[in-house]
Amino acid sequence: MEEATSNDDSDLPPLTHSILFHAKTLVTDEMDFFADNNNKNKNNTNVFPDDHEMLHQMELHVDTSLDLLTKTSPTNRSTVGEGSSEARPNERDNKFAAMLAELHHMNAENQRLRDEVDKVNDKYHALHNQLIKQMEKQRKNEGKKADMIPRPFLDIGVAMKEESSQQYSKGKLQESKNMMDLIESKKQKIYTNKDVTELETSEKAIPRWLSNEVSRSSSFKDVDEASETMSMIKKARVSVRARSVSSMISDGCQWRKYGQKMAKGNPCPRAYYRCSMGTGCPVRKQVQRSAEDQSVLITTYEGQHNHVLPPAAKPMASTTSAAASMLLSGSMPSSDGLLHPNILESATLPFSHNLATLSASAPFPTITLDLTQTQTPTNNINTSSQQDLPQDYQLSLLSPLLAPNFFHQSKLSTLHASQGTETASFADTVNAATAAITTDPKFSAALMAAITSIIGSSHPVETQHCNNKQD
DNA sequence: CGCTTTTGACCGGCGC
DNA sequence: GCGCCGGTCAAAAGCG
Repeated sequence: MEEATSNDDSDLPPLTHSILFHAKTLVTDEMDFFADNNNKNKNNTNVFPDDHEMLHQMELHVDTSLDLLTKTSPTNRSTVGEGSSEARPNERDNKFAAMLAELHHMNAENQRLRDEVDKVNDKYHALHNQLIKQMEKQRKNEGKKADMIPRPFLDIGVAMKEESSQQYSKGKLQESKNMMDLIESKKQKIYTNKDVTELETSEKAIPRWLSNEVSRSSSFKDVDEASETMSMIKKARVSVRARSVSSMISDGCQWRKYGQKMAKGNPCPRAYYRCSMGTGCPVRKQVQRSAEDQSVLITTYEGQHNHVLPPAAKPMASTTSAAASMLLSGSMPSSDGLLHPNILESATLPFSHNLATLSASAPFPTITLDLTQTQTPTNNINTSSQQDLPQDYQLSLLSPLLAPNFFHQSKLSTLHASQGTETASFADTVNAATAAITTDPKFSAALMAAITSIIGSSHPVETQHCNNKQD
């Protein structure tokens, strides 16, 4: 038992680091790869300024080795001659011919690769143009429906007033565009062998939860009310599954119950709460026990607090906010109008192989953080079952879920410096990390790169990725 | 008295 | 068009 736990534990940190490494390699490789001619990256020796030069340098490299082989290299001589001071002329000729043949083979291979790169590039540009057009359309729609704000990527956040929402959506548009570029480049790798039109069709698909917003809003008479309600509707949901005997997990916030309903297919009622810490705080949450396992409490958060949070409430709020932001930033509509089911591959998450799942169910995009499967680290020597784990401990596992990969990023350092909190609490650290994630498009891009990197290499989609399929 | 909880009514979306 | 369902409202009740 202990051995198994220690094995699991030892596996965890490398997994986390591998994600980071993955993200970095992907970002540099992909960006440089497609930036090619315009961006001459001198630091990356793997990238050549252009294709011809690449070929030229390749030949030069081979020629040099040939030169060394036949003339001056003592090491090579020892390997070739195997003790003899000079190789026979015909032997050298054969070697030379073999290497020449190899050179030609490499050139041919290089040519083939270049052709593939060109093809991929063409498809990339075609898709990119398509994307730009789509975004332009959406922007025009924004102008027509000033209060509806159908953003390409929706962001959770404080319910925004009308005057700031347009400016906000412009900034988000550009940010989303950058991330879309990243995603596009990754999708190219996936769909290289597929018909482009198939992909185009999928790009046009609008998520149900997005289209619902537009249709719902048409019935509102009051503009402000519609705007506010729309922003409420648009919010992503973050669902937290945790084992708890109490009726509610303690997340540090104050909640006021405003409703309770019996949900279909579940003997346990669903309770509706709204945050009562701040006046007009838009955050709501639903609490319901799992129908399958009633010891599991499912808490679904929606929205972002518009007030200062107590330290105890920060980790949960930050984590759910970051998770939702991550979800929305990466919500790529697929051909069926649903979120890409494996955009969040379970292997990316450090604590469990199925810790986070995406719900592809409409109308709301939902990310589920499952703490019921969480494995216990060895330093927490506890023979009790997970059911007995303190809630605080379970919740504390949420924060490292999203934060640790960004601890060393410069943005975070800046935040720390500006706050002058060398001895910042764990909650503050997580909060800062989350803020960095959600506010800095580079972080978002890096995160998206890490996520999308999995798309290309992931296993077949597991049904568990959609939490609703469990029901 | 003020705040929270309870609970039936109401509303809008969706599927048939 | 109708019924079902999820979500919200608001009046009444409960509580400190």
